[in-house]
Amino acid sequence: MHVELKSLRMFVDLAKSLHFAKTAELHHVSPSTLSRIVQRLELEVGSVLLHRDNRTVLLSEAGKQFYQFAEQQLEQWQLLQFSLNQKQAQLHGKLHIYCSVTAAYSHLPPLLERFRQRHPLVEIMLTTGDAADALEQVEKQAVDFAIAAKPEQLSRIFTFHHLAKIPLAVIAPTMVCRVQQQIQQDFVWSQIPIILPEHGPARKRFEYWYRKKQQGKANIYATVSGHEALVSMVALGCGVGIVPQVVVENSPVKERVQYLDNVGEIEPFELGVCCLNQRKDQPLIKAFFEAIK
Amino acid sequence: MHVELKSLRMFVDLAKSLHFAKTAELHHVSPSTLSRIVQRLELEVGSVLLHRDNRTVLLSEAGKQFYQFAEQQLEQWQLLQFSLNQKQAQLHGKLHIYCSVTAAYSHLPPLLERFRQRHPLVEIMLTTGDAADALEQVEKQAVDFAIAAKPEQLSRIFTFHHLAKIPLAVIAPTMVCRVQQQIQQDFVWSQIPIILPEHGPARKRFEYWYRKKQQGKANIYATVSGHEALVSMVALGCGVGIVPQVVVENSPVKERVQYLDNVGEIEPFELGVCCLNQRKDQPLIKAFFEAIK
DNA sequence: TTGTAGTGTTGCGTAATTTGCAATATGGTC
DNA sequence: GACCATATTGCAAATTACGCAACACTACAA
Repeated sequence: MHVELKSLRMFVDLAKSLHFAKTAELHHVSPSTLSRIVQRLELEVGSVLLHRDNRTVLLSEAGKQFYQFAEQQLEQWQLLQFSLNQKQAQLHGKLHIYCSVTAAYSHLPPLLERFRQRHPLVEIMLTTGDAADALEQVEKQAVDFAIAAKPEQLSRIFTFHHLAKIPLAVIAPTMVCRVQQQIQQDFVWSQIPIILPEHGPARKRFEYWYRKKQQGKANIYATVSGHEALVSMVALGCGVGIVPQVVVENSPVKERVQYLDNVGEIEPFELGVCCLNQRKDQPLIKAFFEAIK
Repeated sequence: MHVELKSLRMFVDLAKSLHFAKTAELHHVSPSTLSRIVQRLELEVGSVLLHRDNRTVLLSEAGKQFYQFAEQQLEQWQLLQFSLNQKQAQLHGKLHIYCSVTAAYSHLPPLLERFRQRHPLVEIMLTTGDAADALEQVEKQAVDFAIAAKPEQLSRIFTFHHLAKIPLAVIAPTMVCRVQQQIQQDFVWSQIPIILPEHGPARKRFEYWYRKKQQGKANIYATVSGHEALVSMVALGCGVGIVPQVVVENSPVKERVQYLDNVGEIEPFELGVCCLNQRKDQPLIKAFFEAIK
């Protein structure tokens, strides 16, 4: 949604709260962005909408009129949505989604935004957890669908919709520790402690990749459940790990790990939305796929 | 105007004409852009708005609803404009603008767009001509204001509002001719025929620039009125000329002239909007400056 | 008075988006 | 069957938006 509607929504909220920082956070943008959005609106309209003194924000006369206007426009938009979705008999109910913590940050929001706009009555339940468990959750119908990596052998019972390629990375601690020494000096793969996901596609990727190296048996220091925890263990200096880059980027300990280059190609994940084949024609699920396609 | 309003306007027109190419031209965009704008709208809305077969375009059911919606939104927007500009007592009348042919293409449209949106009742008259005559036209009140280059000595009777820096360029014919030979072989400035504007800032720039070269008397082949004509003469092989780059870029004979590099720095024009000081408080003129600032 | 916390704005480098051209696909027309 | 008209898509270039960090300013406390 690149529409100006976004600006209108933000303005309406800003006009209510009269507080840039809070409104910006509410809409997941930086204060500077909000500031510039208001500036753009004022330029469009040709009037000052908000009198802002570095300490206070106040609606101007024109701002009040614009506020009314904005609410009208938004209401009409909602009406249109409603009207167009009548065929779908105003979907409502619960939609249970499973995805990894990281995907919840990086890939889920844009998907949900459009869906929520179109079907505001649907309640969305989000369960986050280890990415490797995603398919299992779908299979036992604990959730309606999952944001998951596609395994090389995807059972026929699933439908999969591609979202993005997720590159993997090999990471090592930055702190001074034994692992650090091994990396910089000897670098014998079979001796470096390695931390792996317990199971799931990332683990499979590792096995392929390591086998290609032909360096003897791997020294697996630990296996953990969940990529996020894996990054933490690497950061603590326990060993070297293999995880999706995006997990590292969003990790709070990002500064404490480093990427290892020149370790060979690791085939990226294929991230996507996955649900049971038999359920893909259920209205809610169908609507979701419609919204994200 | 980055607003989605643009998309709505285009959709409304498209829904009327049911013809991409014509509608696109009407809005000064390429058909592909229009096509993608419709695609975006359909994605936003979640329904097909136009059934398009490579041969025919038809409004879908959802398209009809969206058409109504779009007209409502646009009407509200116009109402807002109207309401906010009431203070200005709904400006109307004529506004007479003078500018060069080139500026009419390159710099005027974005200025006029916002003004027209804000003051739809004002009739705009545009006179194009030699950029060098611009100030004169303003002074004798033949026009309300002009898009013109700022002369180094700007009389106090004018108000000037900066728009852009316009770099100048020295151009030569690409065809095989005497001038071409001179350029590639001897290159004695005093022998190369030069084509100049009759008067105006571009002429002044030339004189400064040539004097700095200290190459004796210039061989002025001809002086012409209007930069556009000058480019044509150069293209015909009459000599070498000095004109704003933007004029060359928009010239139909662009392919037949080449830029001469390494001829020294020529100070760029300062292009701007210029009107008589005494008239800058007249409502129409004031409103125009408001709209472009 | 000085320091500090909180606020909106601006400069700037980067990333995402949009655009138009050229090529493509496809259906009418002579 | 060749040719024109029409909308769409691939791709590179230009434009635009974004967030970070630095800034300017105010209020309030020490």
